[in-house]
Amino acid sequence: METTIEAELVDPLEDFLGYQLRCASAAAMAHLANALSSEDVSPSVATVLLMIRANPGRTQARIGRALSIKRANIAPMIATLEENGLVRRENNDGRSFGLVCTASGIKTARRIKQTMADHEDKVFQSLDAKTYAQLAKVLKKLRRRNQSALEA
Amino acid sequence: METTIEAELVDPLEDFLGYQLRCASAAAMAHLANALSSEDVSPSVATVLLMIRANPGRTQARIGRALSIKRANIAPMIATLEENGLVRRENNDGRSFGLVCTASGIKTARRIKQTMADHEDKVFQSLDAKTYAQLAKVLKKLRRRNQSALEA
DNA sequence: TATTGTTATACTCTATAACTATA
DNA sequence: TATAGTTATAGAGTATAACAATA
Repeated sequence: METTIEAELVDPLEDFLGYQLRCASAAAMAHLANALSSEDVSPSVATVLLMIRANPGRTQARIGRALSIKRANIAPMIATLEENGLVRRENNDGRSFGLVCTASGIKTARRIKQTMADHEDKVFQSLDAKTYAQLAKVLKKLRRRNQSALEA
Repeated sequence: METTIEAELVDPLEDFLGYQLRCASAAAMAHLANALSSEDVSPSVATVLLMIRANPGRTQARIGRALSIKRANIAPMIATLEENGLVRRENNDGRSFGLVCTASGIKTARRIKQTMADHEDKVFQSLDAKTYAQLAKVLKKLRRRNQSALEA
């Protein structure tokens, strides 16, 4: 089929950095979701698993706060990770559990981390080292300064 | 109440630029959604309205393609904009309509654009002019290079 | 009183499939 | 055949409210 190039529309959002940030993030997330589909986890659940792996013994509420995921929303994620045999709940204090990865969860977390690293290489390969470092710095600063909007 | 500072967890995602991008975007979006709540439009519907304002007479499919919103998803947005008296459909070619803003839609679009500009000022005020310009450039590049992940 | 985990519920955004009408 | 609009439906992700059990 012949691809007809459409005339560009006027883009009134072009100069809004927030819109560019949203589009760049959406494109990167779509790429990552695709890369993770072989592990049958969503990007969010993947980050939860990596967080548990790096911080064994923490409660799901604590993990959720570190990722800005509310208690009510992280509950079904943990349940899924447990059902899939990736995470185990250890008794903690009667109202909460300490979360740890199972042997299978450890392997999966390692593969996921590698998948994410490969994904990063592809998505950001067009940036030179200096630009990459500066982008990392700016994004962390923006996140820190505006994270309050994500909290109650 | 005394605020207890929690010990920081190990963050295995810290060096993933894609994660930082997602967090920075989420924080900015939450801030924008809050700023737009007085206009009773979501960020997505707001961008659709601004796009129609800047490109009168285009079809909703055309507007949707420019914003990476699928036909099936933009249909109810346009219906809402029409019900709220912000957008009018003009006969085009029998299977499609040319979309234009009503007088009320034009005023609303103007207010929304101002709200977005104010929002940007707050969210990005910590960046100096040079950093701001470089971030804009990098985000556009990333969007362009990775947009294919958003298309079928 | 505050915190943890849980369920119910709703809203936004996105995705596919299927249908009608028109080009 | 391809495109436009629509509807139905499903899945993430996120939000609040409420509840029981525990600290």
